[in-house]
Amino acid sequence: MDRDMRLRRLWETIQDIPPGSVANYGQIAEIAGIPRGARMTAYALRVAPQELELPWHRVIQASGKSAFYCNSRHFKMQRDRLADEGVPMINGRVDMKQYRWEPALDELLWKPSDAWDDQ
DNA sequence: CCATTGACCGGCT
DNA sequence: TAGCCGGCCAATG
Repeated sequence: MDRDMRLRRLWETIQDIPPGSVANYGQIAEIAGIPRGARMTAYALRVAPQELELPWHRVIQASGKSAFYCNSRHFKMQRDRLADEGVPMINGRVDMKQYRWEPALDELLWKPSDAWDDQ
């Protein structure tokens, strides 16, 4: 499993996050078949081609906070887009108990089978 | 090679 | 709750 494969899996997983939900970096990596790959998810987002139009605003830290500084343009865009989808940020954080993405079993099963190799 | 960096995480004060 | 800290791991210098 090379770098391009990992990036494709991560991008694909991010595309799967439905509106109205959020996912954290480690969760995305795990679903993509990359345990302990939270920082890889961050890298994948940073280098993602613009034309993929990933729903990057649905990716936040496990704590429920945005990864961006609260005065940055990115942060405000993320907060606004989440609000549009019905996901409120109270005091700069999303309630993960309520809004964390819980992929259904069938959503996981159509992933490439070797996503489960290292288990 | 070795060091630093980063859209991270979990445990522990 | 808020930091601090060590661990993590590919990329970058």
